[in-house]
Amino acid sequence: MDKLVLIDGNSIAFRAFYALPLLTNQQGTYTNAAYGFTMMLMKVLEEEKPTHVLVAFDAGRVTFRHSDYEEYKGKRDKTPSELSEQFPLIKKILDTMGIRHHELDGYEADDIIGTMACQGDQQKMKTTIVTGDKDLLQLVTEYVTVLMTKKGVSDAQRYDIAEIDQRYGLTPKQIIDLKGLMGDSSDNIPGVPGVGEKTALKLLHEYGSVEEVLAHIDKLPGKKLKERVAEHQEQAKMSKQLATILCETPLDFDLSDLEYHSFDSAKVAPLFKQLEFKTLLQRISSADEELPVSTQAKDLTIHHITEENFAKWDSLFDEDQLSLFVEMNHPNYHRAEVLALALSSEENHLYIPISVAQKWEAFKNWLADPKKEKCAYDGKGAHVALRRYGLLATGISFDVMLASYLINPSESGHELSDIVTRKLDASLPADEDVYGKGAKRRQLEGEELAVHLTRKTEAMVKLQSILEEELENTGLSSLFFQVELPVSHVLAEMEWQGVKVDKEGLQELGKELSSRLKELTSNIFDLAGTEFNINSPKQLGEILFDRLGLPVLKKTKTGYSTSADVLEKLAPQHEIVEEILHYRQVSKLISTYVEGLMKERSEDDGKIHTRFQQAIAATGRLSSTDPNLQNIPIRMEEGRRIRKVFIPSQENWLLLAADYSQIELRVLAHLSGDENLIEAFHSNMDIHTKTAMDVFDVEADDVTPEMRRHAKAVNFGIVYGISDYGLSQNLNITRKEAGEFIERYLESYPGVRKYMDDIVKKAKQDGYVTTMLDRRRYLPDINSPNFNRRSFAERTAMNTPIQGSAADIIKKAMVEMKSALDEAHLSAVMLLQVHDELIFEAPEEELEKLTEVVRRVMEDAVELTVPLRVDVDAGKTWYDAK
DNA sequence: GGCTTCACG
DNA sequence: ACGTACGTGAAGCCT
Repeated sequence: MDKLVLIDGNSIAFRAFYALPLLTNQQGTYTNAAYGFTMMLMKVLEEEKPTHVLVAFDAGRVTFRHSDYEEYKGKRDKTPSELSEQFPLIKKILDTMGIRHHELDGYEADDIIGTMACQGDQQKMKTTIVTGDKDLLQLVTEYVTVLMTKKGVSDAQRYDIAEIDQRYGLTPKQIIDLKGLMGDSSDNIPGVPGVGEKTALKLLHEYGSVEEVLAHIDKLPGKKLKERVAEHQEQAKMSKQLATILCETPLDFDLSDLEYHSFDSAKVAPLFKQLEFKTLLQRISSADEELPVSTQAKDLTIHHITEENFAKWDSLFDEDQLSLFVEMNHPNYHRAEVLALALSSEENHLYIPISVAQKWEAFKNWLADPKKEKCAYDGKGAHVALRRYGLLATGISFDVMLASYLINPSESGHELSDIVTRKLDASLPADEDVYGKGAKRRQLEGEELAVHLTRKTEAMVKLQSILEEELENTGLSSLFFQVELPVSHVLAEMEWQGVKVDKEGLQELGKELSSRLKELTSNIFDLAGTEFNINSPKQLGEILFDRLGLPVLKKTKTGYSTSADVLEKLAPQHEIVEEILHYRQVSKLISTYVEGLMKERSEDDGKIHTRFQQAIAATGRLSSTDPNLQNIPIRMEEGRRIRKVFIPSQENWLLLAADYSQIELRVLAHLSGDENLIEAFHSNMDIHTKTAMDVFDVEADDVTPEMRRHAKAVNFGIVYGISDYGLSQNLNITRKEAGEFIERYLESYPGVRKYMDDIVKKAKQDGYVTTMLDRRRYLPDINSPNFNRRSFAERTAMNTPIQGSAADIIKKAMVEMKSALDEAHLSAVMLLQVHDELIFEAPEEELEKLTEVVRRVMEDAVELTVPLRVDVDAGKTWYDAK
């Protein structure tokens, strides 16, 4: 069966351009539109399997429509050059793939598509039109459907006659009338002023067409509407005409010229490679080859180590450097089973089952020798996992995962296979592909496991030198070797220690909260007059807004918003709202904290061992998972009580918390050199009060709590990369008022204004920003023509040096802490990091000395133009260390 | 698996 | 006119 696909080239390229960041390849060619376009094209070819394909483009800027109506498309902005220069590229891709494309002077892509669609329809050929333009819906027939891109280009919705009827209650042809009435601002088609989609649809449901509407002007509802339609009759008719797509464009080709078979990947691959379309390249090559054979796997000789033969490999450990990978059956290395190890030098690749490793003395000596350098992938995970098998790994002098992260912390994947794809001219099967995921997960064994593993270490050997060089070239070596790698060793120790949790205390708290929740639930059901699932935002919305008739203040994509900020505003209107807010709080405490923590508590030692993720946050911060110990409640008293179950691991020990006071604003004072801000910190003032004094122009004694609260929000806003909108949302004030606050702030702190302007300018020039310790974050959207993308990148440019430098500082303090504690002969141990705070446990008698050491190390971690201040508190539980 | 909500700095 | 505060992780619902 023949099948025709017609692609609206301009529309898809536009969509792709605005949906994707402004990518370039190494030659500096912009590729985002071409990339998005090609993604879409490949998807359509795969899914539709067409026998005939045509891509139509607009030609020039003047069409026959202009001779009818001069202002046609008049308001449209000029196509940005970053996009227009990609059209030749797209055509080249099409030529290489053997796909026909056409444009015709004086006509639009729409008309070419319309003409071919009519032909397809006449020949009863299944035809799919791919576009982002609703206009083309008018071409839908029994045989012709439209595939409309939704957001971005990846997602699409198919429209047939039934779908258009369901969506608009119109036939395809009536789409033209719709546009005739409502117009289209992007094409500058006027329509009838004051008539939007809603009114237009209402009129068409009643009368059916523009002509019929005009014939019944006196019967139209509303005086205003009557006047408007009467006044713009001609304009409506003309608009309809402009919106009508031609089916008789004079074309010098016909359907049979559009035949498409399949593309030749040998021709396409080099082009994709040049354009750096890596995902696409992988897709076309993997479809090509029967087996995913990597260039390396073919001639890789694997030495299987056994208890019988390991002795002859003892001399391997004379090598200066070996790569080591520890394979586990689970990502949580605190409880995963270690399956095997792989070890690679340049020449030799060893596969070592864990049981063999445990018996091989030469290996264990090498592993424990800090002078024997090891290149690891996630050395922290490897260290912790091996330690559970009685194997001590030290001397990890390189970490492929951390290096990749520092080189580009925004990159979404730092799996070894991702890194190989990015940095080597090769590929490695992803763990997920080898093992499968979810229910399809399987265990690997024997030769298959050996191959998978040794290919990893083989790749790591190659990666190490490449990454080392790249770190050096981008000024990241010192951050890597002095901070990031050492801090991974510190984190390994912290995670290994774990935090003791009071099981009975947690159970009791759980019981208490559960009975609270029960009361709240029955109260809510009483007030609602019915039972429902309070946890379902959908059901809750129906109760609040449909049944109880509360006003809808905010909507989400899928329905009513029931978020806390909305509910807080509704609270005065109905008793139930307060109860729901409380219910949410208690329910969160039970499921995330009581039950969540209980699940993660180890029965072996009664402790929780979180994992600090060191290669996730783009700013350089850590994150914490399984469980997240960086978001234990503190703001509300009810939640704060969760902290009472975190206790020291030994009798007569205490927990101690040391947190940086206002580290981000101090960093800002330092980076900006603003004299007023620097002075404020030197005089040790309450910074939010100081800001209130400046913004509201009052004396310290006249700052009200309300003023201080507003000033505090402004300070947060400054750190986040301020916008009047964001501040207005936060403070629940108008945008104008928020804008005035910001202006007053920037007048008071001119150095901050200059810093913010300069950092954005610098980011636009360099394409990245850096932190105090030279951590880098690239901002590909900083010059984007898309306002939202660009604005977001600008705020990131302002925020990252601040948040990132604070992250640098505490990491440096953590690295120095270990030796400081040793030198002071303290047995205290560091357990947790919460962004600007470190948590320790220690014997009571060490309290005084420990406080002094911790404060000194943290405050002296770096020297700023303002002092760093650290507050320290200790207590029997984390709750009491406040 | 996406969306919504909410916990933290 | 557009429509965002910065950075995370986890849970529950629903398709």
